[in-house]
Amino acid sequence: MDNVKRAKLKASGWTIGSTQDFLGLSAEEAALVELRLALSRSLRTWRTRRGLSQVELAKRLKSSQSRIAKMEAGDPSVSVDLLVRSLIAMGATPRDIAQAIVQPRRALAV
Amino acid sequence: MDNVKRAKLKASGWTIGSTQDFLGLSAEEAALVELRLALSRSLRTWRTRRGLSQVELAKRLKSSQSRIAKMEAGDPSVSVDLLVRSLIAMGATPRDIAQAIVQPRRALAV
DNA sequence: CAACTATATGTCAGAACTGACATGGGGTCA
DNA sequence: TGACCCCATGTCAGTTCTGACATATAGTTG
Repeated sequence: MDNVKRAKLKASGWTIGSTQDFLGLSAEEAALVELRLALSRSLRTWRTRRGLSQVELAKRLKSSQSRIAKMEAGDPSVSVDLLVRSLIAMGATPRDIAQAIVQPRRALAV
Repeated sequence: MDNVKRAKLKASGWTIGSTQDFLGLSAEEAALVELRLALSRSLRTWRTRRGLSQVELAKRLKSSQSRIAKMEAGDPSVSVDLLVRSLIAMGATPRDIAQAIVQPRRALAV
């Protein structure tokens, strides 16, 4: 939904910690984006910790390398559903997922 | 995916606290179901606390009463995505959602 | 009783997502 | 250099989800 916002968002590529409203996102949109990004980051963390390549993870998930890449990139074409399923497939529990969501994003050092 | 399991699951209608494996779900499937149910329950809680009817919430979400009902019923046709978006639309933050996920399900009193 | 409100459930066309494929770029190694 | 990896990005046909609608059940009120 709302491809305009998505495109804008994507185009900008975050930098600073807070995802919010430097792009005119409403608080709700921002919350959703934040949540998605938290899951994206978490996915990469889990995968690399496991020493898996995107190809290997894709095989395990019966998905494809390109989709894994999109997930980790926070691409708007991936659903929260898929992110969650992927994390679970790597052994994450609902508790782990909850933690990933609240994990504060460290601001980039300058 | 896996409509067989879904159907079985739906047919049974939970009773006890733990969603798990009295139906032969793998640990991963169970984790996912558990998470979905946690969000479903949370949705109803948030809605009723706000004193909203399903119709009112549907209007706000640009969805429909029937879909809200399905969400709250844990219907397999609703995605985690939609659940999350709905919660956020009612003002829930990522933190609130995380909490909903970890909230232990109280076993039904006998 | 009818009328009204709130919720549940089934169906389906159209919208959104997904896996697969193609391709490009950056690294490493011999 | 060529031969591998690993990852990013674009595209698209097939699958899944969604809103809308119809309809049903239950509770309330007059």
